[in-house]
Amino acid sequence: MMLKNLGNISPSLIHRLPTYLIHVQELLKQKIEWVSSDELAKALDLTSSTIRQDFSCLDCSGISKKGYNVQFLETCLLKILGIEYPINVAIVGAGNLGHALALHEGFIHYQFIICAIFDINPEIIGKRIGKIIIQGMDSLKRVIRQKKIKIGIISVPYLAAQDVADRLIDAGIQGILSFSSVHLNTPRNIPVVNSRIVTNLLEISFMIRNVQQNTNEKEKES
Amino acid sequence: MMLKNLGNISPSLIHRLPTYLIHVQELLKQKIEWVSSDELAKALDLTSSTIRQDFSCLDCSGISKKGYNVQFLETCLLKILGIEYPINVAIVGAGNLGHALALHEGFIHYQFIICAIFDINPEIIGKRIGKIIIQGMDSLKRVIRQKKIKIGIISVPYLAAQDVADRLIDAGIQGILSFSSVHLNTPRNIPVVNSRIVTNLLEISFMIRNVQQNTNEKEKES
DNA sequence: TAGATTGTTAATCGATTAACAATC
DNA sequence: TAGATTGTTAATCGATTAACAATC
Repeated sequence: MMLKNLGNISPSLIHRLPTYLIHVQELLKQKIEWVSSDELAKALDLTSSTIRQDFSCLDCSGISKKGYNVQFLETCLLKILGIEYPINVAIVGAGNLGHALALHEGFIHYQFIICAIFDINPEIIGKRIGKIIIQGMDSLKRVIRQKKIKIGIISVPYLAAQDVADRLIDAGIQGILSFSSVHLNTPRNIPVVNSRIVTNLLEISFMIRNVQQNTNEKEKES
Repeated sequence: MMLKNLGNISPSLIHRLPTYLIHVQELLKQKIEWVSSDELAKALDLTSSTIRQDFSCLDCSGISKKGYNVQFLETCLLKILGIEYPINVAIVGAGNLGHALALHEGFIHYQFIICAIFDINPEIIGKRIGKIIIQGMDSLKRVIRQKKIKIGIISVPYLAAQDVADRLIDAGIQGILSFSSVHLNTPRNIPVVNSRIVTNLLEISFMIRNVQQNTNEKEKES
């Protein structure tokens, strides 16, 4: 299977890809072989049009009257997401969150191998989290190169986040997942995704109000 | 300060609000009094046009030649985000992640008070995480009502996520932050934000490839 | 005053939805 | 065959950017 030019894939579609994969894998578990764009749309709060556009763009074709083959969709999505083979990941910051992430079981299922964890605190360097030993920041560059680590997860206090990002990039990391609230400045060729825990709560706080207001307005209208 | 009709605020702006707040608070710490749309744009990888449009929409006006008053921006943003007063939050799922979230120090700064944590596992019910005692799921409805908890954080295994969401909504929760990868089906008036840890990694995996391909293409062009 | 920066309108860009012919 | 569902084109919708007059 040749990949189409990925330049065609829009940011919003990229954002939907993991959602598709996770749902499709759930269907596989349930031994469902075929799924229509309409069924997918209902399950994922999308329109069937969007789903057909997306799959067309990904070159995952379906069959009239039957829908899309679930197994084929998974194969497609795994390939497009680039997780046919394991990807090595490092965590920087072994506080509560870093600790929890190192033990998180959800990663391995998607071929993300947490194979190093770093911290600046000498008191915890050398200690174990699961099977991994916490290492000092001075080992960062060497270990990342040695183990061919591609993705760095940043779970340090926000004041240190930019510095850690710079060091990860210097060490040759290819992408960053940041749990810090601050905006990280990185070269254009290093994708950064922010896992916005606190900011997500702020969004909900806003939406709670907004939804209520909208609901009130609708009540007034009717 | 009256709030404009919030219906005008687009989803993309909602998404930027927390970013603005966090950056503005950093400027305040640095005792910076005025900031221009151009400076903000450079710091946050946006265009000055977007920033002026956003602030205009929020009714946060600036002054020609000076820019925007940082203190006023913070006041505006706090009000719009609805965090002038503390908001009570409950966590469901006291595994690694739930545990880390309960101890996370970033929440309190934005007035999110973690005031309950629930789990289904009888072995850990009654144990402490920081100042909070893990409670059983049968206490969920009562405690949420008693403590006027508005936001529920879901950090349970994905198979249980939808059920927990239903129970939280039944208990009267107003918004949900989910750490599960599955898409949650909820009534329209209950906002759900997904903190997509695993899915974020999947996105990075995709982008690493895509960025490389784009870079290659650009090299070919030049 | 001259120049910088806002606020706002209009233009562009991109994503979603609608519609329907093609197909199984 | 008849009917359901895809694949694709065109229309709509919304968000971002450009441009510039107003203003301090």
